[in-house]
Amino acid sequence: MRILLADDHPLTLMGTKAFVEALGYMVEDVCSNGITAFNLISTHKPNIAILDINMPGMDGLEVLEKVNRHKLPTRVILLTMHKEMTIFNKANQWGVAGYILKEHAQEELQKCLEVVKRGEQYVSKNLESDLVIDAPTSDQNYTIEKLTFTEKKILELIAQQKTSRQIADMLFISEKTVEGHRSSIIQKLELPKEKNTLLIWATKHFK
Amino acid sequence: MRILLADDHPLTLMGTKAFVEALGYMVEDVCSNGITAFNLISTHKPNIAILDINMPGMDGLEVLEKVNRHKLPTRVILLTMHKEMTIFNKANQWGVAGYILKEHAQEELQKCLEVVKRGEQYVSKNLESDLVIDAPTSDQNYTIEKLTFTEKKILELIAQQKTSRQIADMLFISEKTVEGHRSSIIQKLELPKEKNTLLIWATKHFK
DNA sequence: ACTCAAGTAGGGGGAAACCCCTGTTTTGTG
DNA sequence: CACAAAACAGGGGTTTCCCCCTACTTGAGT
Repeated sequence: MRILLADDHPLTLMGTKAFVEALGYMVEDVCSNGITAFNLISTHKPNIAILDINMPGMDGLEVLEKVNRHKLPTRVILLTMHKEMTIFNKANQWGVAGYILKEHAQEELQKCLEVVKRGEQYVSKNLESDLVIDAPTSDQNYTIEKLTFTEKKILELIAQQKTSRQIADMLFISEKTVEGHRSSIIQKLELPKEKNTLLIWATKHFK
Repeated sequence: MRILLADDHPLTLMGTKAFVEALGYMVEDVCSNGITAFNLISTHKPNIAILDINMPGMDGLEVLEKVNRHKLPTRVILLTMHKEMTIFNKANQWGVAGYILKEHAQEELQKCLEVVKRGEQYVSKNLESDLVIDAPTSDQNYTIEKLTFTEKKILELIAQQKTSRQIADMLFISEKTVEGHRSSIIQKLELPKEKNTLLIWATKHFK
């Protein structure tokens, strides 16, 4: 198992290196920016690359995307502070092998490396509860299109901070029906569960 | 020279520890939150404490302030990503012994420790050019200023979509206390009694 | 005629936010 | 010291959100 590390914070880089080595892995290369990281991945083809997302030049997401597009054999683990849903979704879409929040690195990195070594995907256990809805971007209008007419109508009312009871009264339907629609919307938008998150999403994406 | 380190990112903590030890200093204690840091400073009275600013419970600034007020002999170095003027100004006002940006830690920490050891103050060379004016004091900030320190801290965590339970765990206080603070915040901001308005207000006014 | 998606509606339950009330302790300042 | 503000903590309550599950109706394909 040859591993490459990239992080622009030298102290974190040293800490990660020491930790990974203590787990019995061989750290072949370290670097502090994405361009170098990608060059090293291209030439040395390490088994695993552990990348920070915030790096000058090319960030970890871009490196992941290029690794994916060039069909390089290296499996990419993103070790990051970013909790934004869209970032995780992009990483996922580009075939990330592992996604860990820095704050939980100590407990999870070992597990993650084992899972990734077996060729499976590891996602931080804590991520679900930590995911944050971020600001709207252009390509998210696309996901709204998956909603049906009634769902969009209800979503707009949610953005206006109406409760399910109020929406039900306005549309002359049962509160239970509104709740049913809310559930479908949440499913279609792939919002994290167990959280009061639809309302925030709605207020950020409408008005 | 006995040194205490506090940082809530375990990897950075390890990296800093390795680095400081490589410079020939003795790291007496490490911890990952401000409350523990202050307790350790009170009891062990290390010569130097190197603190992160972002920590759950009590942040590095608060620890500095308490060390200052209790006239403890420990000299405090803040090792941080924060470039905001007001943060640095507060640190300065509370007698910070050193202020270093994490991105320049490698080049500056050694120099800083020597200077602080001599009893002088060290400020990151890069800081002047990096200092950022924080958000302008518009009318929204005016109302925020009516909040107490703890209330602001909790408001930020609400903006990060933490539940009261999670906030309570992070700050080592009871869930009931967090709920009490929420109520005070709502009163001070004169928010409507409807559900979740605080959450929406917070996400719109922070970040 | 049959299928499928949409919309409708209900039971039951859990988590979280917010309200009311009551206290105590800590801390800063006059 | 005294007083007020702040933080801390608890009981008990309501509403809302969101989940699970099941159903029925309707309209539009191929």
